[in-house]
Formats: sequence, C-alpha cells, structure tokens
Amino acid sequence: MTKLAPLSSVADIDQVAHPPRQELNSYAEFLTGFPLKGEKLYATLFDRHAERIQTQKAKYAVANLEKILNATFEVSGVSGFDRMSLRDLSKRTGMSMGAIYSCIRKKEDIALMVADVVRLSSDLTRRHAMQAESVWSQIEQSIRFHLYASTLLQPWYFFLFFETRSLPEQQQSESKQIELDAIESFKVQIEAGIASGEFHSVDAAMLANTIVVLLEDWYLKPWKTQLLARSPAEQEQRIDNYYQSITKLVSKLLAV
Amino acid sequence: MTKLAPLSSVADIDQVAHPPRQELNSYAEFLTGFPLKGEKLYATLFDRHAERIQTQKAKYAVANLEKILNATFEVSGVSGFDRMSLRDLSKRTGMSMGAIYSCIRKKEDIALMVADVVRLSSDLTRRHAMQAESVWSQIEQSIRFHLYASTLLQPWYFFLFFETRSLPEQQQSESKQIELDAIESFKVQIEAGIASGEFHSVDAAMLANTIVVLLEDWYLKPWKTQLLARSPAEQEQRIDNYYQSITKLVSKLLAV
DNA sequence: AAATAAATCGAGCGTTCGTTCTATTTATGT
DNA sequence: ACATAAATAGAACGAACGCTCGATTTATTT
Repeated sequence: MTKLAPLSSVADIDQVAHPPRQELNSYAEFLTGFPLKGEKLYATLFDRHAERIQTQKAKYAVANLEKILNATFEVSGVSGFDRMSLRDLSKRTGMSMGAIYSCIRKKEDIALMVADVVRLSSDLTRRHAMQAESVWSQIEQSIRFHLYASTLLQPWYFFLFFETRSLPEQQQSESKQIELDAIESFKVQIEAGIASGEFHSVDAAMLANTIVVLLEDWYLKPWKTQLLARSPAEQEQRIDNYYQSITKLVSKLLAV
Repeated sequence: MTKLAPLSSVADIDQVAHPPRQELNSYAEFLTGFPLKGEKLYATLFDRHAERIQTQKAKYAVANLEKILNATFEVSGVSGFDRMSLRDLSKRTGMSMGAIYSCIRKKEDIALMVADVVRLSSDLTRRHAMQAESVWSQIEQSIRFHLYASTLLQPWYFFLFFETRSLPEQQQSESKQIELDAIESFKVQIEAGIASGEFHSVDAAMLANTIVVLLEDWYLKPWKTQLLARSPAEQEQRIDNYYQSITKLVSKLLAV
C-alpha cells in the first residue's frame, strides 16, 4: 500500500487512540484534535479503501472523494440513497461517470465508506471517554465528544442511520451494534456510580438508553435544536445548550 | 361515494373523536376501543382513498389492501421502500400486477396511505389525551395511548419514519409537523403543571422532547425493548414496563 | 342460463438504472 | 520535447424498474 503522495491519514485507528489525556470543554478545542476532518478525512478513506479505488494519486482521489461524498449527502439527504442516481451524482459533482467509477467500484461503496467513518468516529468517542478519571466525568465526556463528533460529521451520522438498510447484512448489524455498545457503556458507568454511592439509584438501562436517543436526536433532527447557526460562536453556543440540557436532566436523576 | 357493500370505517375522523370519557390503563382495553385495526383499518383506507382505487367492491379492496400493506411492511422493512419492486410485491402477495394496480394508482400511493393512517392515529392520540382531567393524567394518557397505538400500528409508524422522504414535499412537512405538535403538546402540559405549582420547575422543552424521542424509540427499535413477546400477556407486560420507565423518569424530574 | 359487470392476469412498453468501455485529455518523468 | 502513465469523458449495454392494456376468468344480476 505505497502511496506516491502520501497525505496524513488515519489508516490505523490505534495511531490516534492514545492522545494526551485531556478533558474536552469546547467544540473549538475538539476541532483542533479530532483527526477525521477536512482533507485528512478523505485521505483516511483513500488509505482504508485502497483496494476499491482505481485512482492512484492521492491528490486526485482525495479531491474526488470529497466531491462525491458531499454530493451524496446533498442529494440523498433529500430523497434517499436509492433514489440518488449516479447521473445525479455526476451532475452535482461535475465529474463524469468514468471519474466517479475510478473512485468507487460500485454505488454501494459510497455507503460502505460512510459507515466506516462513523465507526471510526464512534471508536474515537469510546476511547476518549475511557481516559476520564471519575465516573461522572466519563459520562460527561462521552456526551460531549459524541455531540462534537456528530456535529462535525452530521451528514455522515445521519446517512448511516437512514441508509443502513442499503448496506450488506454484516455492516447492518455492525452499525446496530454501535448503538448497543453506546447504551451498554453508559449503563456500566451509571451502575458503577450507583455502586460507589456517587449516584442515586435509578433504572440504569433506561437512563442509558435515554441519553443515547437524545444524542441521536441531535444529528437526526438538527432542525429542532440547531436551526441555522452558522457563526462558530453561535454553533458553540447551541451545542453547549444541548449538552447542558442533557447533563442537567441526567444529573437531576442521579443526584443523591 | 356510494359503496355497494359498505363496511364500517373511519372515513370521517370526527365520528370517533368523542368517545365516552375514559382513562386507558391497559393495552387490552385500548384494543377494544381503537378503530384503526383489523378489517376496519383497511375499510377506512378504502373510503378515504376511494378516488385512487379502481376496485369497486369493498370486499375485494379491503382484502387486497391488507395483502398489499402487509407485504409492503415485510419487504420494505428489510431493504427499504425504494428497493421493493412491484414484482416483489406481486410475488409476496400472490396477486398479479393488474390486481395490485387496481388497488393503487402508483407505487407512491402505498406510502400515502401509510402516512394517512399514522396521521389519523396521531389525531386520535391527541384527542384522547385532551379528555383527561388533570395535567399529570393528560401526560400519562398521552404516553399510554401513543405507546398502545404505535405498538398496534408499529410497521406503519416505522415505515413513515423511514420513508417520509419518498413522499411528496407536502406530506413530508406534515409528518414532521406531527412530531413537532407532539412535543409542543407535552411542553404545554408540563408548563401548565409548573405554573400551577403541581410540578417542579424544569426545562419543559427539553423534557417534552425527551418524552417524544423515547416514544419514537419504542416503535423504531422494538428489538431493544420488545424482543419476542408474542403472548398477549407478555406484550401487555412489556408495554407497561416501558410506560413505567418513562413515567418514572418524568415524574422524578417533575416531583416538587 | 345467459348477459353483464368486475376483478385478475401477465406479457410487454418505454424509461432509467448501475455499470462498462474505449477514445481522449491531462499530468508526470526524463 | 517527447514518452508514458493516469485520469476523465460520455456513449453504449443489459437488466430491472414502474406502469399499461387487451385477453381472460370470476362474480353478480336478470
């Protein structure tokens, strides 16, 4: 897998799995450290899906992957992945069919790449939260990181949720497992806090599930809470509002 | 709109809008009074979509609509509405293309009928809750009725959520509005309880939203909470468990 | 039992889909 | 400047799609 013009990427998730131990307290801070963004995100896709991609030079592949995926989110966000034809995609990206088919082997490859990125992002979320010291700050950091990642990658998370059924069976159960893992993770943390007397006794499974569906709601229905925040300051504000809403709800239920 | 063999139906929602004032406390009880079930459900569709349906005799139309919609849920539940071909549908229902196209004018009509039923069901939910006397029992009855209706009509609710994008724009915003109305309704009830001193002061919008996404979770991911409950008693149990989980969570947050 | 109406059948229509393929253009290396 | 390799263009292909329609079967009426 030698690259002529190797861009920095996240081919191996473990490369970024152990960043310096730190608490995240703002979206801006998150953006500086998160590897799956901008050019690097597509370079990662190029590395991880090298066997599917005909295009050899990273320069072209990265630029075209970015065009293809952005166009996919724009078109399929309105009417779904199945209704998006590759001719739509060709028009929207300004690329020819040939150019598109040098970046992907089949239409389904696009969905596979999205699923891969969301899975990578979920891994990073889990790994980040594990660094926190107290049980409560593990919960806090999980929520924060998830909100941040799913804001930055909102179209990716959204796409995977709605188009999972377009994926092969194995990928389907994998992305279902991501959700179950997230619930289980919160449940374990809550139960640990209850066991140590730090939290009031509650239905841990229900609360864990509630947190996860609220996190899902954030990227599935941004029109409900995020509206048209476009300045970075405004966006920071909206995320923090939602973060505070969730954590207040949770902490009220867990207060001893 | 004269019918040769008129079955009982819910062509006009107001016909069933004012049943005797009563609290619902079990799924079994709900089932006895809810009009959108069994043969009546399809008779309602037949009445309300008469102009689309070529088939004239209710006997045939009702039987075929039932076959078509059940097959639609089975097939599109796996791979989505767009991927379900009418040849799939023909095989699954045992009907010919011609027979199918005497019940619908276009494939999209199937989705329109589903959207219509869910909207009817949501209307009934809202109307039922309005009958409750206290603010708290309005909230309780809203949750109960919604859980009951979305259990009975799970495939319909599920389908509308995932296939809204296959609908014309107007229907899309209508089904988005259903959710917003539900949130607003809970919000108003919570705020009323806070104003009267009945409830502790909380973020009413957030709590209302939380309730609604938890209700959505019930029919979107039945595998998480409903598993394979097949006996009526077991099902009653599972619904009640989830109902108790939601109301406990809510009442803890609202306790003065 | 004959006559009429309704429902069903399924081959076939035109279209559009995902995908392929070759000619051409553009970039790279010497 | 030339040679070579890579990337792009877009016409063309077969398959599958939604949908139609005349022929046929089934049900109802007289």
